[in-house]
Amino acid sequence: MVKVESLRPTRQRRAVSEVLSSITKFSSAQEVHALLISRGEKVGLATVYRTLQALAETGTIDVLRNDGGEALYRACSTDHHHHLVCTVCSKTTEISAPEVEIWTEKIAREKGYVISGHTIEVFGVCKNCR
Amino acid sequence: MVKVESLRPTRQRRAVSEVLSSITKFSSAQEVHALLISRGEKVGLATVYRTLQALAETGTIDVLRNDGGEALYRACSTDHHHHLVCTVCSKTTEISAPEVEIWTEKIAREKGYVISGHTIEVFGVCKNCR
DNA sequence: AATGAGTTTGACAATCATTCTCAATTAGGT
DNA sequence: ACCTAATTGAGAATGATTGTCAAACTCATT
Repeated sequence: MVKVESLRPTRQRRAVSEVLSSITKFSSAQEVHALLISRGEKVGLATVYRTLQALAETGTIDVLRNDGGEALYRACSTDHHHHLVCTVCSKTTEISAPEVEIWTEKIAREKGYVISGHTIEVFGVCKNCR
Repeated sequence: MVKVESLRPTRQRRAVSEVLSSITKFSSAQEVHALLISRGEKVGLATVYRTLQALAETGTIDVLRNDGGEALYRACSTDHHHHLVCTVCSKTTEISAPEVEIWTEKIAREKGYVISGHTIEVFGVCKNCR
C-alpha cells in the first residue's frame, strides 16, 4: 500500500537499514554514518542523509529532534505509537495509549480545530541508568 | 524563587519582551529580530538569540522546534500546559489536561522509568483557516 | 551478455541557523 | 563621576543539512 515511488534496494540503502535495525536508540545521520564506516561499509554522508529522509517519509522509521535541533532516527513498529526515552543512555521504549489519542481529538474539537497530527515524547531515566 | 542570576533590564531585553507579548504564534529568533528592526528598534541578532534563550531557560517563554529543526519561541502562561497549533496560520492555543499528566507518570512507572519531562504538541487547522 | 534510460551515489561546495569572539558600551552600586 | 561586572553587536566561525553534477549502478529489454 505504500512504497509508491521506486526505491531501489542498493547496497548503501541495505547497509543503512541493517544498522538501523541493530540499534534501539534514536541516532543522528552523522552517528549512523559513523557506525557504517566503523563496520567497514563505504557509504557517503549525503547518501545516509537521503536514505534516512526517504525512510522517514514513507513512515518506515521514526524521527524526532533533540534539544539541539538535530534530527534523530530509529526503526520502529509501523503502527501508531509514541516514545519513552531515557535521558541518560537514550534507550527508547515504544508506548501507546488510546486514551491519549481520544483526548487529543476531544480537546481539538473543543477549541475548534480539526486535528492533523500530534507529537508526544516522554523523557526519563530507565531502570539500568538509575 | 527563580531569577537567581542577575538579568539586567536593558533596552534590548525589554524590546524583545515587548515583541513577544504582541504576538500569539511561535516565532523564530530571526523572525523576532526582523520584527524588532521593522519597529525601528536597534537590536543585534546575537542579542535576540541570547535573550530568547535566557527567557526560555527561566521558563518565562516556551520553545518548540518546527519540522526544519528551528527553535520557535512564544510568551505563555507560566503554569504547566501544552499547545494546539494551527498548521496554516500558526495560531497557538494553550491546553492542559491532568489526565494526560497522570498517564505519562503511570506508563513511565510501568516501564521502569523515572519521568523527568515530556513534550506534547497537537497540530490541526483552526476555525478561521478552514 | 550488451544496451540504454532513469536512479543513485559521493566528493565537495553551498546554505543557513546558531554560536563564538572580543573590543566597546552600559547598568548599578559607591 | 567612578568602578566593575554584565551586556551588546559586528563579523567570524561552527556544524548540521542540502545542493551540484559527473560517474557508477539498476533494471528491463534485446
